[in-house]
Amino acid sequence: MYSSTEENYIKAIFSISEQTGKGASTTAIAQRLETKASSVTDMVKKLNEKALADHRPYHGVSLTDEGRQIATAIIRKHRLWETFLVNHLNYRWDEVHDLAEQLEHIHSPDLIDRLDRFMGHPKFDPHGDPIPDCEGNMVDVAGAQPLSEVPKGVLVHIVGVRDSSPAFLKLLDGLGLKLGTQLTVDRKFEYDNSLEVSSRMRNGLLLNESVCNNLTVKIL
Amino acid sequence: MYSSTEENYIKAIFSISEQTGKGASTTAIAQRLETKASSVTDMVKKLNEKALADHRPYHGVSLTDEGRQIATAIIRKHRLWETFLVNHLNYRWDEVHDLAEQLEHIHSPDLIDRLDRFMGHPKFDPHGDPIPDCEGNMVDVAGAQPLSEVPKGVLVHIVGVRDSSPAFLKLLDGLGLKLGTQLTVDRKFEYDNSLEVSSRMRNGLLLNESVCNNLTVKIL
DNA sequence: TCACATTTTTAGAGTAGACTAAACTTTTCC
DNA sequence: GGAAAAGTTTAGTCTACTCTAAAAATGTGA
Repeated sequence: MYSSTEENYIKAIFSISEQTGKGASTTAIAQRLETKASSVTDMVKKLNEKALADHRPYHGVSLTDEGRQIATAIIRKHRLWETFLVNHLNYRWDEVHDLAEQLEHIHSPDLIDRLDRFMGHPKFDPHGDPIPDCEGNMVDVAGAQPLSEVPKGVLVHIVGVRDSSPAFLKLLDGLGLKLGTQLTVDRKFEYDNSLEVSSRMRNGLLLNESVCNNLTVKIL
Repeated sequence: MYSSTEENYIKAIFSISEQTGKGASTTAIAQRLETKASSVTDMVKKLNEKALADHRPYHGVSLTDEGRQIATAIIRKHRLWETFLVNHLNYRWDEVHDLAEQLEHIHSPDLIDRLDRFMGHPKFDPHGDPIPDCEGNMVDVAGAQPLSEVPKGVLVHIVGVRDSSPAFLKLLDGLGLKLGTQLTVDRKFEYDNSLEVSSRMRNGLLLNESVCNNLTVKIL
């Protein structure tokens, strides 16, 4: 059994590694967890002793197989709880992140599998992220790419968000964008890498660079 | 916001006070929480500083109004989670206590009210205990008494259990006893205060003293 | 009332986790 | 190749909670 703190470090290492394709640096972990590098050093040493992580100083921390398994189990819990909150307790998609961060640390041999069964084994959470199955296998979101990489004129639909912060999700709500919304890129502005897109509901919607990077879409 | 540890102390003080009708002694709290008296002294001092508890040494700790309010809020959470686990995730009534002990410490302004609404505002948990409403008011279980106090020949039905331990609940399951089961006391044995009872399903069921003390019934 | 068993508190120390400040490596870049 | 910048670790301290062992206070029974 691991503490919530340990689990949060494991999760951070996992997601940073996934995003960068490299090991997670001490500083990056500190930033992610809003803590200090020296605290990270201590915890990484501990995770290393427990054979959950390997650390090559100045080259990053990476998870062992055991560590990766724990990480996907936590992600599974997080995403299933988010799904429960939105689908059954009528939360909005921008309200559930922090609550799921608490719920994902509940230790129980089978609670999460029962919740999964109760909901009919959902494959995606409310933000479009795939939910790992109980063996840790995740649906591969083949063909998904950030909106920023889509060429002009191609019809795509939104399949996920890279940023689940309330601020970003509220922005999307405000623009009438949600999972499944169909878009076409009409113009690209080199000046600031912003895009002008159109959907069925709206034309001439201007999206700035970071919004485009955080919206994952698939070509239709 | 209070820590899980603080909340557990508050809960312990509340339930000991309720059971004994007096303040909770340092030793009793230590026993309940499987900790040491010296640790209790420290925490009681802390709760006192936060105006959640009053302590008269050698006469027990009691909760302030604020403390009592926190206690009923935790009990509300515990019982609603137990109800959810049994009614929606198909747990048995003897499996849910420890899990609910974890879930009751989830901090959220409205999760529990949404759960309550989702389940249709249940009034009792799977063990027959009343669930406090969001103001902390609990249905008064008028007319309920331990089976041990019921006279011979009177028809009663089971409305609650004083002990929610898996061991006790499994015993009841084994005897075919559950909430709602109708019973009559046929004989009382002074030797060990055991009772012989009969239900529709079974005659001549011998129940020992502690079982009778832990079964709450109502006269029909 | 007074000794003693019980209850409670104090003192000192340990663990998990975090922080600051300083020291030390490594990379990078001129 | 060497200095500056960036990244990392060490050392020492802090908080919340726990413990053991010893000391102190209290209630009770003779």
